[in-house]
Order: sequence, then structure tokens, then C-alpha cells
Amino acid sequence: MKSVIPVTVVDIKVACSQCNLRELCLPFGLDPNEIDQLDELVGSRRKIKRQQHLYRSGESFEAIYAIRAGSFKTDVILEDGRDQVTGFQMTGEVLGLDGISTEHHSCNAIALEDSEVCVIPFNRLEELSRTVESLQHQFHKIMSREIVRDHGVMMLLGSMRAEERLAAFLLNMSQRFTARGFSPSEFHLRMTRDEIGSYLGLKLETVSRAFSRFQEEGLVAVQQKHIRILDTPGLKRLLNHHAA
Amino acid sequence: MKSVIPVTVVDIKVACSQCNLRELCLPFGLDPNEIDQLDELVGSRRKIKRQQHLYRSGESFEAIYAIRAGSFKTDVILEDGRDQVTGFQMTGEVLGLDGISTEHHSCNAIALEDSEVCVIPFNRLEELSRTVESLQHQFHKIMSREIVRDHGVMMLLGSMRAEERLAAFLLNMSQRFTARGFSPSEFHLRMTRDEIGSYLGLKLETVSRAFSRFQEEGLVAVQQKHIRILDTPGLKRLLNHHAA
DNA sequence: GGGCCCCTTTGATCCACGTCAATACTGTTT
DNA sequence: AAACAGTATTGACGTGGATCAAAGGGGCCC
Repeated sequence: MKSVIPVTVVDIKVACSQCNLRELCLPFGLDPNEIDQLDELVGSRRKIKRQQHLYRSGESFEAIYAIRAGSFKTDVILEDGRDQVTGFQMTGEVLGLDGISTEHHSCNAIALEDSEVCVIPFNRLEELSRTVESLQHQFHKIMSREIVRDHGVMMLLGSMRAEERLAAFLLNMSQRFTARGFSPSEFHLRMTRDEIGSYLGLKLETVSRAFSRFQEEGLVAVQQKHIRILDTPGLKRLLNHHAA
Repeated sequence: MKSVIPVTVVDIKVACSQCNLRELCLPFGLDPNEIDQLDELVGSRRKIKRQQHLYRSGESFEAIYAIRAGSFKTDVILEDGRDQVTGFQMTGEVLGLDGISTEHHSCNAIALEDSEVCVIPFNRLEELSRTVESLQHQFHKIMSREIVRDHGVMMLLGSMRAEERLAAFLLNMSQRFTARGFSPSEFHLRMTRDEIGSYLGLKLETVSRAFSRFQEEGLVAVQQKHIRILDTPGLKRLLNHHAA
């Protein structure tokens, strides 16, 4: 199953201090001098083309990756071929934390569009975070945030019905686009219905039908991957007003 | 919803070096001198009676907890009352990592039986792990392990059918009991069918029926909470031989 | 040691979502 | 501009697990 992964390594110096994502990413909370130290550690960037793997399950773990541009999905595949999308990641978010535990990656990370990541060698990150307290703390927060996010997904998969799951997904996407300075109400999804379905524990047809339903009810305007949210409170109501 | 939480603080000194759980817990990989430093940091133990909360969602985050005796569940509760069990924790496992992200706990931790935890003040843990490299690394591994575990649960909730979920659950329990020196094939579950169901995204009736089915097929012997696994390969086969 | 409450099991019925299938749309390639 | 492949929508039907209901155990408290 191994295949050659085409990789582009860009050897120009990266500057976290110049990065407009620093408020979302590892540099958050660091002072300018500390950010410079982090800069020295981020050795290279890597460009990943759409549909290509950033890393694969089983590969040895060397670095974590901060998304500089583009977006990714992570998935887990069972022996029998079933797969589950475990997350979608956007700029400023960190990939690869799953690998720390066993020194090998336990999922696949695949670019949803042409993307670029900052490569952060993990042993050097641990080293620096031993002297830079704010970096240590921010890194811990990022890991913890991932755990909290996962619990949210478990809630979604374990206790919500199809339309609630999709509403939660759309609201989450909206919020994350907003945090990146994009419109809260209008955006392009980079993943297919099938990928959304896998993430939400639904079949693609069910996702499609739920979209159509939302459209009929005037909650959103859907045109393929282009989404316009028309009634945010309506979507939120869908989530909480569940007759227990 | 706030209520007084009865707490017993035991002020005797705890010694990780004497603890038979150290191979599963934070001290793993530390040399004797380093373990002594960790010992100094673990200020107190806390006894938690069955059904009592170790912490609640919303409470401010101060410490993480290593389970010294007993077991716990963690759950998340939505406004409308729906709740989802996000995990069951056994001795040597660490609770509270969810709180790092926002400085407030994002789930509830409830004892499944009379239990005891070691209280590890988080700011002091960060401090010590700045000088003790092995502690830093072990802590990162523990957080990462939690992320990997969560991905496994997402797989389970998103892609498996009821009997597969229960088989995966039983095999996981068996493996964790084994790691603690107990029988791989015979154990007492400390949680109810309802709690198992919540964790697995199923109703308690479905869990009960799946147990009965396993019993009929000679895979396990079930007597209430007492489980005897009769055919481990059979359970594993259930997991992987899914006609995709 | 008796009584009560919670937990579990089992059966009957229902329904949300999956499955199967056909058609339509979009963007890309030549 | 035509042809194509991947993606999305929609309909008809089937089913796994939810729901509703009733009865049987076990453990715990007084």
C-alpha cells in the first residue's frame, strides 16, 4: 500500500511573527522575542497538493504541522476498508498530535485543496517549550482543545439525529470561518457530501437530503459546495430543542 | 444546578515510587530521582464515593487527577438534557485533561465505585516538566493517547453496528484489565447497561440484547455485570469481517 | 433479613436512516 | 464545444435499532 508521496519543501525562512494566523496557532500568547525563537525551530514549509497525504497511518512521527494555507481531513481506516473521517482542519490548526503517543501516526492526513503547512520538528518543540513557558502552555492548550473537540464529536455521533448533526457541523464551520476573518454566513465547503457523511456518521444521501430539507425550510441556501446560512438562530434551535 | 460536593482530602504523603500503577501512569519512564520530584508535587489524594463527582463541567480547572483506586466515567450534558458518556477510566489513567484548554472543565467526572485519585496541581506539573524531560514527554504521550482513543471511539460510533460496538468495548475492557494484572477473560463491569449504551451510542435495551446474542452464540457468559469472555477470536472476527 | 428500588431482560411495534437505483449537475480535458 | 468523470440530488423500499411496555432479578438500606 506504500506509495511515493510527492513533496515540495520550501527552504525559505518562515516567520511566525509575520503570519496572520499567529493568534490561532502555536505563537499565541508569546512575546516577540519568544516568537523569534519559535521561528528558528520551524525549519521548512511543505506544499501538499489536493488529495495528497501529509502523512499516513503507520508512518513514524517526527513533526507536527501547522496549516499555513488550505485545509485537510484526517481519517482512520479499518482492515475491512471502512473508514471514518475524524476531523477537518483549517488554517492555523495543528495536525499530527495523534503521533506523539506511539511515535507513529495513527491516522491519515489528506489535503482537501492545494495547501501548505509549517513543519515543526517535535523533539525541538519539546526542547523549546522547556524554556519558553508560554509556548509550553499554548501547546498544552492546543492538545486539550483537540480532546474537547473530540468529545463534542462523540456527543454528536452518539446522541444526535441526522439534521442536528448537520446543523452542528454548519454552525461549527461558520464559527471557524468567522475566526479567520471570513463571512460567518457564506462559505465554500471543501469536502464532498461523502466526507461530511463519514465525519457525521451518515451516508452521503442522508447528508444531501438534510441539506435539501434545510433549504426548503429557509435555513440555508445550498448550491453544491457553496453554502449561505440564512437563519443561524433557526439552526441553533434545531440543536437544543430536542424533545428528550 | 450547583451542589455541595463532599470531598475527603487525605493529607498523608503519597509515593509514586511505591505505587504499583507507576508503569501505566505519569511516572512511566522516569528515573528514581525524578519520581521523587514528582512525588513532592502530588500534594494530596482525594477519596470519591460511588456516584459522586470528581469535577463538574464548568468548574475552574486547577489540577489533573491520576486514578489510584476505583474507576470513573466522564460525560457531557447538553442543555436539553441529553447526555453522552465520553469515556470510562481505570486505575493509572489520568482525568481532567479537558480542562487545560479553557481553564474550565468541559465534562463531568463521576466515580463508578468508591475511588481514590492523586491530585496533581497543573501549574506545578507544567513547572516540573520544564526541567524533567522524561516527565514532559510522558505527559505529552498521555494527552496524545487520549486523542487516539477518542478517534477510535469516533470510528466506533460513526461506522460500526451495535454488536461490533459492544465487541470492541468488551475487547478493550479485557485488554485494560489485563494491563492491570487481572484476568483477560473474566471481570466485573462497574457501569450499567445504560452507561455502556450512552458510551456506544446505543439504547440500553440494544446493549442488553447484544449481550444476550453473544451469550447464545457462546462468545461470552454474561451474568449481570459479571462477564466471562469465552471466545476472544470470535469477538475479534465480529469486528473485522464486515461485508463492506 | 425483609422490602424497595434500580437494573436488566425480553417481546412487539415503529421509524429514521441505509440501501439501491436513476438522473442531473459541474468542472475539466482534449 | 463535446465528452467524461466525479459529485449531487431525488425517489422507492428495506432494516437495524429505537421506543413502548411488562415482568423478573439483585443488591442495598434500614
